[in-house]
Amino acid sequence: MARTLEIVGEKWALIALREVFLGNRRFDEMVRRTGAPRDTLAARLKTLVRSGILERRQYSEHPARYEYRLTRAGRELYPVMMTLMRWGDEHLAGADGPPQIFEHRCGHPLVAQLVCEACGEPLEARDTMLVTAE
Amino acid sequence: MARTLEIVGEKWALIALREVFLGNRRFDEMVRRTGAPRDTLAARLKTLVRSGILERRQYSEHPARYEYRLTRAGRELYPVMMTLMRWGDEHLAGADGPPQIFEHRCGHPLVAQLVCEACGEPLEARDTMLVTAE
DNA sequence: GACGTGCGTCCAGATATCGGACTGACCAGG
DNA sequence: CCTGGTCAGTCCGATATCTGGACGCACGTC
Repeated sequence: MARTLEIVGEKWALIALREVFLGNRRFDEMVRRTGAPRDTLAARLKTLVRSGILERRQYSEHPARYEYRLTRAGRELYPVMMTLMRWGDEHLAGADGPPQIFEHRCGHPLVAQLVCEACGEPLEARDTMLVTAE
Repeated sequence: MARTLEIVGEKWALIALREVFLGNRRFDEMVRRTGAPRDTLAARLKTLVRSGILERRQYSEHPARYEYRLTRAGRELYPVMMTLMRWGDEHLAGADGPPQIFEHRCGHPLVAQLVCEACGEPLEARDTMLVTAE
């Protein structure tokens, strides 16, 4: 967990990633939508690329333009963002409800739930035990 | 999500929280196990308390000693940490596997999975759509 | 030629983090 | 009574990081 946070825990890293998930793959677009300093965002994107979470891909030859795309490792951060979002929706949402609502393919408003992959039951801290510690 | 990260996204915040989940509720204990600067940890714990994620509770009158306990909001951050942990286990684990292994009540090693609460299907980015944006 | 866009870099100042030393209250042993 | 240890922090000066704003440069368009 500590190692994960080293990559993804810096300010703006997950916010930039959220933009990529929402389909905003271009630098200026992200700057506009997030309000992050261009400098910081550029640095963040670089570490995300170096860590194999994003790829920087040229989508136009002349002029040279780049976009950022998720790798498989990047796509697998989706659950992290969803659980963060859900927590925020439940504990920080203002009077007018959560700012974004998603819908799942099944037709229902999306509420993400964490379960045990083996038995399918909802996961809670008190049902788990540490088996090994290094 | 941005608001959630403002509270929980600072360095050491989630690491401190992990310690509380593991049962290390005391200041010195956390310092020892995490290696965080005492200064920073003290500041982080303060914001976590102010945000209603932890409570500072006196467990000894004389000498005055305090411990940090999770509130309900704090306990509900469990899924966030589990998804972070799972990502790290999959993408960053060294040759000797993940550093910590948990077991679920059902007897299986714990692997956390995110599903749609409505239909129970595993959740992936491509199956979800944004309905409203503020 | 003037203007706009896309994708950055550079800089100086503010802010945060770092490790280590220190405080202050208490307890236990000799 | 004196020394040593635990606990929960605070204080400090040296780095590291983040910030907003200005700038660069290669195009494309009017």
